[in-house]
Amino acid sequence: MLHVAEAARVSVATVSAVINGTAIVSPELTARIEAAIRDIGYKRNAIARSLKMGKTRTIGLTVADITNPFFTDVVAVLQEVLHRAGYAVMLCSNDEDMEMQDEQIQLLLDRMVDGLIIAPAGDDANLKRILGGTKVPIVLIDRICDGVEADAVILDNQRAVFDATTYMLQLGHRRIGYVSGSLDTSTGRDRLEGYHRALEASGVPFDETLVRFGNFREADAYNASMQLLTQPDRPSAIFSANNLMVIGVMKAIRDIGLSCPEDVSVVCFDDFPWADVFRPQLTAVAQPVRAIGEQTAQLILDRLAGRIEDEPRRLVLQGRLMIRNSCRPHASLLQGATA
Amino acid sequence: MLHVAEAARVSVATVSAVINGTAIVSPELTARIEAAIRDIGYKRNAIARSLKMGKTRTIGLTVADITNPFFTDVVAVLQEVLHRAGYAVMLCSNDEDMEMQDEQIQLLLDRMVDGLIIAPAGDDANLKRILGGTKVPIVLIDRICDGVEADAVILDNQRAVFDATTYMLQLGHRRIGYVSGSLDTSTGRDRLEGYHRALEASGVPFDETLVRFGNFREADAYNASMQLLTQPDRPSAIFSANNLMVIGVMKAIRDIGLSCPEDVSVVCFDDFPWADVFRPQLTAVAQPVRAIGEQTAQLILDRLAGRIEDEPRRLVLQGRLMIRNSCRPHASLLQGATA
DNA sequence: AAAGCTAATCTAAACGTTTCGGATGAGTCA
DNA sequence: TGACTCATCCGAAACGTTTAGATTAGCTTT
Repeated sequence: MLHVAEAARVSVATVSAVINGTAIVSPELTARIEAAIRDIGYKRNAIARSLKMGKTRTIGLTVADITNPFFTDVVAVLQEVLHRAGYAVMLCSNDEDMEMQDEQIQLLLDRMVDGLIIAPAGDDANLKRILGGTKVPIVLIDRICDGVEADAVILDNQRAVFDATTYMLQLGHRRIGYVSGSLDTSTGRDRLEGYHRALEASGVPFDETLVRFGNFREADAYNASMQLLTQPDRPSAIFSANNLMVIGVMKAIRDIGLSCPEDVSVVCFDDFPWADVFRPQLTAVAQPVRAIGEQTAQLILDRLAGRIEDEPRRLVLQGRLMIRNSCRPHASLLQGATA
Repeated sequence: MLHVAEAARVSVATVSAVINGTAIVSPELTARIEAAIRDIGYKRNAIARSLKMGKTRTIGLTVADITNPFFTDVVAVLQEVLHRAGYAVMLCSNDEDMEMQDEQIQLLLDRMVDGLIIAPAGDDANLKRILGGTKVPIVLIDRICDGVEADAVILDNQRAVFDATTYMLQLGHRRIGYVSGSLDTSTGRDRLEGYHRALEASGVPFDETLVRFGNFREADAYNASMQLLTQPDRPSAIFSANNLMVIGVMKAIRDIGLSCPEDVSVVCFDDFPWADVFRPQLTAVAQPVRAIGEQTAQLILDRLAGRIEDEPRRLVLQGRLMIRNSCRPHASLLQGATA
């Protein structure tokens, strides 16, 4: 910028004025300066600007697992709308590891991000401390951490799996295996709660041997399903609490020599683009990923612009059960039909 | 930092010295300063530091489509190893849109990223100009742009689809439809070339009505496949040049009332985690995503550390054909076997 | 014609670091 | 005792911006 100023024979202040349009400068100088800028090929240094202004125009984003298509989809729309608004996004993915998550958030904060979007791996005291110590707007996504003051956009998880479980019950399934995510997350807890409630509402007794923990990961879900399927009175259906785990579930079913949906029905959380084209066509609860991304982005942009000042908001969206054919009526119902 | 200095009754220079261990300071002062840091809860300002040192310890990353599981996977490992090395990553995804890509790269450069990893949507003159005007190390990934001086880690695309096509030919297929990516990309060109070569090597004449362009996107691939499958002498097999497009291919097959692999065989580029558990189990060429990510990260870290100074390197890795059952022998071969 | 006003431009401080060269003081040596 | 050497520590400039306030010049007003 100094070079530009010299080339145009003006002060740096004037250069700054024309670049930002922050003060009125005469047409001659404007022209001279713009010419100089072009000649030199000057680009203003965003770092210096950030230092002076106290804003970086970048927002930090941490997700528990970027490999998960659900997160990927919302990251894509977040990136899209934030970029359009002139913000860059710094992305971190911790492999559902809370320690690494905290470290990454600290790193983002040190880099003075203007805002923070977090799809938390979980919440520990440390996270609360870090988040409590900052003034940047935060929006939690997918999962919430109670105890942290922040906006959140989440799904009505309990309702969604309540509906899904109810659907399975209506098809005559009574022993429904449940492969759960970690109870360290709100989604893990809420989804399991939805399962409980649905059983309760249908008067089906809860059997604790039917729920196993897959921690939202394929490998863990595989083991969980193996246990589920090798126990004496095996479930006739399995619900997987997310998309990654359903693959583990299917692998277990295959490796045990069973098949879906003939021997065991499967329903899962999170939809796939290919779900209706490969077999079995998965019955799944779809999340409104685009809406989640857009609303999150809007929320944080509104905070950054000072358009919202009040206490934390919580947006909760609804999932939708996509009925396909990985879950079929239980044998008892089929017999009833033919009898 | 000023506050820390005051609290510890020393100069900022000394504080800086103990924080960075850049000079030797007496035990007493060190202790006082460390105590003050703890008391104040001081975190050094990375922006100011970046400005002074001319490095941001962040590296820019643009991919053509973050929604594509292949890119997602390599992004995940990139993020992982770069984070471990103390680097943050700024992520941009342009929807295979070259204009947006250039804009994003410019934005990253303005923010003074220390390095750039690019999975290009394509290369135009503009990109070459932007990239030519900078001194930061660049590594191209997956796709290369000739005319830009940069390291690259890519796949031996031609070889990979040569092998895949040859496999299909050996199974007796003679009319093999090819759903191609955009020829604006090196992957689009190289993969198509592999198809050509394989036909040539087997003495099968090339039929231009068998190749259609899907531009690496599901919707386009769907249309392409519809055309392919509704033409008079329809192909007995289809090769899809990437993962997104194979979904479009499968949808077209379904919508036309055919099925895979009974009526038409399918092989595609890029593997899926679920490929061996849903039916048809896709025969696909798997890319070594972890290796790609790790080598890319290593390459750029080496450049940043000045461990490599010589001219651009090009690492080319090999794909692997995962034979499953979405591609079965052609009817003619089956008859031959039973005859 | 002096004073006041306005519009355009500039000077210089500030943002929070790093780092170079210098200052200080104690110990060593002749 | 004076000079010299270390070991520590500090002052201040610099990184490239932004911006409040000062300055200047040209007009208007009385």
